[in-house]
Amino acid sequence: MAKTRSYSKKREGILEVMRQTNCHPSAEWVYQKLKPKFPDLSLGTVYRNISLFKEEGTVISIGTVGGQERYDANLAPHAHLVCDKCGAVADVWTELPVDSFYQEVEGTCGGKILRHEVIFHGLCQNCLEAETAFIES
Amino acid sequence: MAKTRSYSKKREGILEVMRQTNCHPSAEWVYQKLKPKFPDLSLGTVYRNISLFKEEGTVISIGTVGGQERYDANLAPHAHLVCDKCGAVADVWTELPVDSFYQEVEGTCGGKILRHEVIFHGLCQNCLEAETAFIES
DNA sequence: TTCGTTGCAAACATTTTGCAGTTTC
DNA sequence: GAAACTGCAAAATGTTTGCAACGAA
Repeated sequence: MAKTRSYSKKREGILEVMRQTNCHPSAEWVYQKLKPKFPDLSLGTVYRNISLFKEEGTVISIGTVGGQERYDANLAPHAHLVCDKCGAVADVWTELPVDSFYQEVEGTCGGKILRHEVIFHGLCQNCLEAETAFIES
Repeated sequence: MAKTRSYSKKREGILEVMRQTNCHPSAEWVYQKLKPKFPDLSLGTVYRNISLFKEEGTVISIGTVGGQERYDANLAPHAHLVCDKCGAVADVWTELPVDSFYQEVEGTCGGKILRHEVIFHGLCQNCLEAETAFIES
């Protein structure tokens, strides 16, 4: 049978922090962000709770950037832009018609598609502006 | 100035193995595959050379599956299907018109897009068939 | 009281690195 | 001979886990 779940102030805090940001945080980032509020917080607890969130679908993993897994608590379907320079992950809300290809893709590869992810790579706004300023100087 | 590059039999072997498979190998997989041919091969050498390939664009990283980075030496633009069950990565050759949105996306997010990646998640053909067989039994 | 939750530190797994010896040019 | 390449083992990094103490129901 399914495991019961007790209330936990720290779990609540972890989810809250993840929902309040759109920086697609790593576990470490969440930990640092919460450390002032919960001085006895442990990194293991952050990992354990994020694990739970992933299992129940409360947050999703959007991949690894610079060796660290990054998460998103915003479940509305959207794409991401990963900055090659600074590792920032920005939301991309442009609608991309990838969904409409599921059936076609399943037909050619013989598998079953449950979801998809679009990741753009390049420069975030900050790094692009910094680079442009440098070239113009 | 740019560093010169010497010939290396092992480097050649590593690239050859990566080009001959379409399993999107991890460093460990490449190492195991080459160990019989080069009994004194070291895992560090595999990592170092794959690093070079990535820098010069000879292979690309397609992300991390089950904690291991996976690579693709096939540079023709295509998408991938990552199996949630067994971690296999399959090529998806269906053309997805994501490129045509670069300009629009750059306009809304203010960054610079250099490339993109589409990752489908679900079940590979093998795992789908296994599951179907199980349900029908 | 029972069982989920946590801190802590140790354990793990993957990847990187320093160094001394080897190979390429 | 100089510079690149490699094996090896140690280090670094991110993540997981065992256990005893703690907190919620």
